[in-house]
Amino acid sequence: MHDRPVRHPTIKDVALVAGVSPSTVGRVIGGYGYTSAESQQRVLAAMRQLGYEPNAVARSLKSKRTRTIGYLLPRVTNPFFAQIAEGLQDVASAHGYSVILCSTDMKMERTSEFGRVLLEHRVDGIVLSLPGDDSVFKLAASFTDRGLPVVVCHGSRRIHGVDRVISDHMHGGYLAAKHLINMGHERIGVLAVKGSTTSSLILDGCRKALKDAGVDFPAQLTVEIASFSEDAGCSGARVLLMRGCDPTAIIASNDLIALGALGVLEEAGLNVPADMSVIGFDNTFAAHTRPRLTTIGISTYQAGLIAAQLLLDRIEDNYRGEAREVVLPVELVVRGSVAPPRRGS
Amino acid sequence: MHDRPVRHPTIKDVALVAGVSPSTVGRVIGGYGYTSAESQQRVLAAMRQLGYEPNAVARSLKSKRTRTIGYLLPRVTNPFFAQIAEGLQDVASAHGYSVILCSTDMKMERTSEFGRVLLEHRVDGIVLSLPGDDSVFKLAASFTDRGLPVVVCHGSRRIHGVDRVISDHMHGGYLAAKHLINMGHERIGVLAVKGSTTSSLILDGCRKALKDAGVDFPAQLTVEIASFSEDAGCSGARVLLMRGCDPTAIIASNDLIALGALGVLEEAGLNVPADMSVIGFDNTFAAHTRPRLTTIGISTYQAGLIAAQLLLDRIEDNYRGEAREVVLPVELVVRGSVAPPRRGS
DNA sequence: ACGCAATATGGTAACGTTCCCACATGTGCC
DNA sequence: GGCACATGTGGGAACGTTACCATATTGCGT
Repeated sequence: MHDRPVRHPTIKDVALVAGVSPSTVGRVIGGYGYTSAESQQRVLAAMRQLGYEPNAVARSLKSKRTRTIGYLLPRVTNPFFAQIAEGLQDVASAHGYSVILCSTDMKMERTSEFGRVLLEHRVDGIVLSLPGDDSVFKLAASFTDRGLPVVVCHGSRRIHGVDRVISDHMHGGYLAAKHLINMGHERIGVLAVKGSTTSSLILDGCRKALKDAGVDFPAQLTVEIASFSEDAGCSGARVLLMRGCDPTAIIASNDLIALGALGVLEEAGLNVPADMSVIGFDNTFAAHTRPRLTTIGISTYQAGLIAAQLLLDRIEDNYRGEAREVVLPVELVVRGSVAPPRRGS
Repeated sequence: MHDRPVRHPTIKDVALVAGVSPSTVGRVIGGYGYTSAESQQRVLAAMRQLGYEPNAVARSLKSKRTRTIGYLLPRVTNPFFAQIAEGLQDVASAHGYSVILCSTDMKMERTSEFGRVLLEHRVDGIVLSLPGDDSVFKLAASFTDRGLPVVVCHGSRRIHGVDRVISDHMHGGYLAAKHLINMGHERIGVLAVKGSTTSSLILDGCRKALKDAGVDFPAQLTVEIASFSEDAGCSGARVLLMRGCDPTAIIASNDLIALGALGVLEEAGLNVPADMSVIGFDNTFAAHTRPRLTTIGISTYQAGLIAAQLLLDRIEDNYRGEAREVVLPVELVVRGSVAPPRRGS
């Protein structure tokens, strides 16, 4: 049981068993140069016999490529990011790359610490899903300065020279508002996260839809909340209800916020959707609430796939051009949280 | 912009700038041996000036330790495992270790492929959260054979010589059943996943509670379902309703299953909890459903922390004894999905 | 017979680090 | 003065791999 000192067989061990030189073994493994069928067989047999596993560390040292990418994200427990991670990882492992997970918990010192570690590990590239404050720009710069490819996936705003995958949040906002307008709503409250680019895009979309329909959109109907959390959704909904602007529908900046709003509405004795319609955003929790949330579907998994693809393009040097920007379409997912407003309300 | 060929400064570069030998730089960085205050200052200054980042790859090659651990799990998008991952990663990074994420999607060939990759990367240890069929035993053996410490966290049954962190599922089952009995229920349906150790422990717990209370528990009340998914929960609930054993409450093997059941009950025109009480398991989605699910809380994050701790103990050779088993307590989380049964039903 | 490919092999220098060893110095003590 | 011992320094081998180079040994055309 206490069998710690197990040495991994090396290329030399294989060579010894096969009765050839390490160079020959290297050639068989690397598949370059000339090797006789005879030697090849003996090397392969020796590898099997010893259970040889090539040492990726030594390999990386020599080749200067680790076949490893880092993923920096706020929290894995948020399904939005977990889905991106899943997409990333699927493409990465299909190309023989591994993913190092860095769940920063939004703490700046942890984030830069992770940055340092990834740099020391000499990852071949980095995907960022972090909200875009100044510190992220500095972080990204610390990577690009060293020639490391970086792709931003659903975080931050544009970073100079960095590829980016986002969703068409503005159109999402438009679709949500349009849907409500079509149902007959005219006073639509929006729960927007303060300082979030995403939220302001959603707002822009809503505004456009309302303007197109000739519906008024007083400032009172927008509530700024602190974060993309259920708690923030609760307080936001409470504020909205108390303002007396009497909305008949609410658009939340993500499903978690909508979830908080649903709770508050329930407490207030309001039935969803009869008394109040609610639309979520991102389709993470929407299918699990009661009533099920009508929401805007974001292709997070897809975004992860594409982000990985862009990154690998850069890493394997298949693309060296200007920064690219991929904008993914969003869709309205109709469930049970929207109905026409009560007449006479 | 096309500035790919950026060479990382090495210890030699630092030595050159500081005007000392590479050995001296090594001593300053490694903090061993003797170095004059003078040299130390110059080396530190040179490091800062060049933006030196030690090369973890070269370090690993020499030291034979990568400060990296692998985490094999079914899916990151399942919050149950994402929470474990979060715990793992928190402890790991606090100790200077990185986590390589391996979301296997339950596919066997991917799993063994990941195993190979982790072995090649020479990770220092591995945490497994995979269901316990034979292939997992072989996988675990492929690690332990090479002297790699392995910890199982909420997956599989006992593996010889491998540490393990689990929760007291049996007691969870007991608590759930007991709670329902106290509310006056006598016919309690259970949705159990076929072939799952977890589910059979939950069943054992239920049986014990029912026996203690002198309540009958006919086989009809147990429905075997295919997986821990919402879909499986739906079909299971349907089967239970059609059997005519007229349960007044349902215990599901996890929250997702309960979610499926809630949907079916709603369709069937049954009100939860008035017509049927429901108890979930694992507290992942419970707070987000309407009605909110009463469930059994599992300390997943905590489990991740402990698993990492056990693994690091082994890796850093602070523990070399017999396999340990940590059983975490569970708790009943009371929300709104349980009520006394209708009288006369 | 000769040259000149093509084929097959081994030697060896890197990659960037760690750490042991040898060699300076200096200091205190008999 | 000689010796032990602490202090400071540089040299160099190793970690396991890759890939270039030099050296066989063939076959084949002239």
